Amino acid sequence: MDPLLVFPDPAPPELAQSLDLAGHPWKAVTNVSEANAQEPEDGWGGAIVIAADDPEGAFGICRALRKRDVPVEPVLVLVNGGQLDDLAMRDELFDDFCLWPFQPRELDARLRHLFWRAGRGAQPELVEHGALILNLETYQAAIDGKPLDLTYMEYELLKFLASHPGKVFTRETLLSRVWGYEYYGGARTVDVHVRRLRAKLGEEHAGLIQTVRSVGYRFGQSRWSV
Amino acid sequence: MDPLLVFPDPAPPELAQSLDLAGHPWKAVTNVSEANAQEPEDGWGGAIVIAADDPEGAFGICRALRKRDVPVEPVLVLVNGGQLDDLAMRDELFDDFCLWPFQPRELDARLRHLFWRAGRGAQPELVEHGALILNLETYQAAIDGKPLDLTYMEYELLKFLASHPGKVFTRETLLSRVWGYEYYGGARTVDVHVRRLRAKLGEEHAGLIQTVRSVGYRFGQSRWSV
DNA sequence: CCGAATGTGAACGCTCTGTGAACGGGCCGA
DNA sequence: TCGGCCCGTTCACAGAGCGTTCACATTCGG
Repeated sequence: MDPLLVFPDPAPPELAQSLDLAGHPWKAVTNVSEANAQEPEDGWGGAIVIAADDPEGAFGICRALRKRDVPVEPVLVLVNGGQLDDLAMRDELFDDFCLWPFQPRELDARLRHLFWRAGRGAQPELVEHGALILNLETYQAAIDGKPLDLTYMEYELLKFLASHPGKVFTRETLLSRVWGYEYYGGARTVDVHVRRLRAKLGEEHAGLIQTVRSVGYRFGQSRWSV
Repeated sequence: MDPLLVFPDPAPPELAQSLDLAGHPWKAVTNVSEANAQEPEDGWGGAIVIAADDPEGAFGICRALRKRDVPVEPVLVLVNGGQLDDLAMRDELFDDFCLWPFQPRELDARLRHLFWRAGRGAQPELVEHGALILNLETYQAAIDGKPLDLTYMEYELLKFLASHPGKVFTRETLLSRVWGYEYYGGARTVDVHVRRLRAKLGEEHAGLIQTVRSVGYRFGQSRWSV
């Protein structure tokens, strides 16, 4: 986890303690140039800026963090009650704010929610398994970064299998879960689709779909074998 | 401004007063079905959900609001201190939270920031995607700098698709989101509009709208990153 | 070594989509 | 008020994609 940028330096003890308790690495700075100088290799993991004592310096920092080529996100500002109205003109400078003095648990909850937003909030729904990636929003699949041109049923079958790695499904189960409950076709249909999937996955990854003789098919490695 | 959805009904007097003072229209509901029944024509402008007294009902409402075809945003939940930790497993259900009891100015500031955030995403008067530019203010479209002469529905459809590049939409979804909720026409209507759009986009860019067989249509290439 | 289960290739036929055309309602100018 | 035009919608048809099936080859287990 990348360390958080904290302003000002030294950080108030209650903030330092709160961050340490929650397990957030952090580093305090006194100004913009120091923030740039102290920046970790992977960049800041976010910023906590206390505006209560030095609003000018605080929002100056925020502005600088936002203007960078790779903006620092998320930015959380700590303000006192009298500054709440001042936030109106500075919406673009922060992602969330918290009243100062703060309750450690509230700060914690806000940080967690911010990280969630930054991470999984905007991410498309994906089914991943090793080199295979299925994008459920765009109905596209790729393996080793190379896009797979799958038909509808192939995609649906692969999606189902990849969503339950290691589990064995009988042909009947697959027919009912992928094709639909009241499906009245032959079970060999599954075989053909598996064959085409294996072909499209390429020789290298054809083994991703394993045959379990007399039972059905399984995606990915078994938990017992190598 | 679209009215805010408030849960529960009746709304606590301090919340009602706070919203009225800030000039937010609002309407309180007791459950999900009432929220749907009472929904304004243009949809809810957001939601304020008090989880302090009835967490189950509150987060149930949140979940329902998020699962809709057109999610209600933003969602702000009011929690008491003891519920802060419960938020961890419900990140996807809300956009921001505020401690209950609340300071009117803090609630105000949070609402304003939420609206600012929401407006920022939907407000840019330009929708751009590669060579395609849609000017939402003047209802004009251009590709490669050359103006496109689009009819109303063509424009609306293209706007919607281009606003969600890469995502696949079924014909039914497009009908409900572009044409309107209670549209009762045939799904093939979408096909014809797509055909005309492709024709007007020109042979060079006709591929911008892709057919996903057995599913629907997709605009542009998928985004694998971010 | 035999039978069952699975892989393989090919062909059939249905479903989905593209396409051209016509219908009809609404709007605007005459 | 009437007539024509624009445009959204619907329909019919044709082509292609693709799911399904079948026959045959191959493999696996007993």
